[in-house]
Amino acid sequence: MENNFTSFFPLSSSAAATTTSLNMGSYHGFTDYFQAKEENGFSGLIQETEDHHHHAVVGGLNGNNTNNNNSNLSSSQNKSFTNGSENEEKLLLGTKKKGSEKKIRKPRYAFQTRSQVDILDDGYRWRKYGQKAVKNNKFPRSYYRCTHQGCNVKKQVQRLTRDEGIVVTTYEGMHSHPIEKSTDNFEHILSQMQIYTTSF
DNA sequence: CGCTTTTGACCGGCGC
DNA sequence: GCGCCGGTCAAAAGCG
Repeated sequence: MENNFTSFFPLSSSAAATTTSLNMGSYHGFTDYFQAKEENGFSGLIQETEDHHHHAVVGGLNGNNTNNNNSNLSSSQNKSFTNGSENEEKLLLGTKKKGSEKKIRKPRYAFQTRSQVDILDDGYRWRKYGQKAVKNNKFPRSYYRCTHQGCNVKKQVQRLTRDEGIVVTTYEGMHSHPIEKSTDNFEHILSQMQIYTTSF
């Protein structure tokens, strides 16, 4: 696990993102590394809202969706995450709507990056908590969780068999605490991404 | 020593 | 109900 990502992903050094207007169109670094997938007419950013076969109010179209994220975060902070974060997850998955809460699933934001390393350093500290083999994929998928106390942001990283040079990183949730490394604020980028995805 | 990674077990949802 | 599948747990190993 070397981290020579700097050459591929100049974001983490001070050079690239100092201005951070990050308009996806005007940010050169990203547009270079994003790969357009015409599979679903989609280029780089994917939003998943886990709504299996019910009416998929993806929430991306409404613009109200940002509120959902915030409420998720605030509710997640009540739980201690070291031992028993699973209750919260089960709540979110929503077996029974016990009176007040309806089933709200955290939206996930995925993007693809051309990189030789799997771990893209976004300035947060992550602890790996699982790795699974994916069917029809020869590379495993790794599951990470933010190590900040009370922060339940997760991400998973997966390399595509199709194109070995592409790494798909999926973020779930948003950080509600400052970044711990001296990287430029990737949180800005994440929030910008969310704005973009929710407005589509 | 305290942290992270590893890795099989486990668990809930879903399709059959 | 059973088995698959995606996701998580947790004990042990690894590493600075």
